[in-house]
Amino acid sequence: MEFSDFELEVMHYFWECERLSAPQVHQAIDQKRDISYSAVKTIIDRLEKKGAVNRAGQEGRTIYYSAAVERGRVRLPMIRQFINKVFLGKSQSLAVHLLEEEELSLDDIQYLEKILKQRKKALKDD
Amino acid sequence: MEFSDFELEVMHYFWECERLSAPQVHQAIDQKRDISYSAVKTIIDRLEKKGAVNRAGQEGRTIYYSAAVERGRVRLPMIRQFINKVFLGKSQSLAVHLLEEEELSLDDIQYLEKILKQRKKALKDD
DNA sequence: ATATTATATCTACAAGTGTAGAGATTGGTA
DNA sequence: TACCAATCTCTACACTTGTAGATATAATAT
Repeated sequence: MEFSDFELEVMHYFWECERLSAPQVHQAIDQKRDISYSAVKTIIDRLEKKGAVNRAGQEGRTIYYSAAVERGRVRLPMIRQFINKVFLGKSQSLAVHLLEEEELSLDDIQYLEKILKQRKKALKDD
Repeated sequence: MEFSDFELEVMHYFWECERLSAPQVHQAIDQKRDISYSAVKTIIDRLEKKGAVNRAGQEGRTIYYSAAVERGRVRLPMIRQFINKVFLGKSQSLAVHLLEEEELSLDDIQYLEKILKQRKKALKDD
């Protein structure tokens, strides 16, 4: 399942919040940038059509939706695709960039170090 | 400067190889998937129009092009955009994924460890 | 019971993208 | 010199995406 930028933006709200109505999503996004209700609703409709969100109840005229696909399931192929597209499949280049250039707290660093240590161990155990 | 998937794919050839003609690029891509010369040439034209490649000489009727923007200059904003779009700006999540899930050789791991060590040092020196 | 308002539905459109064909042009070859 | 093949140029088209308006409809307040 593929997502456009806007669709993904909307999905994030459903991943944060179980059950949201179109007006609620609109309100949230509209706080950040000027956007019409229609635009948001159209995206939600498209998401529904492709099975990324489900109807989850109704109150009065208002339809509630919730995510029908997990964040992880969506992210994973996007990461792969991005690495292929931008780094010709070599994820190390991206890893290097992230560790060198992107903001990391001490906690982050220590956590990442732990991961690397485990990977190294796993390699040797083969 | 933004690049579509196909545009980026073509750019990679110019980043690998200084000076290529449209037929050459076509030939290269056509080996991997069925694509018409026209399609490739159109992309090169669009890249030229947006200043991503330059004409770099001509031989007979054949025009040679070469990259006019550096790979790094293109990658950087793409990385940022991707992190914003998929990880809401939190690059740690992506880093964790890469170090946990993506293929890494022992050399890769050691190199990444070195980077982390330096970052830690840099943090303490403040 | 009616008017107002919130929400939904439907339609539309411009820009960008991937794709290719038709036709023009020219360098090289018979 | 006349043709052929390679290359370029131009045009086109369907699909996706971001965006919004017009209209229908139902819930609520008067």
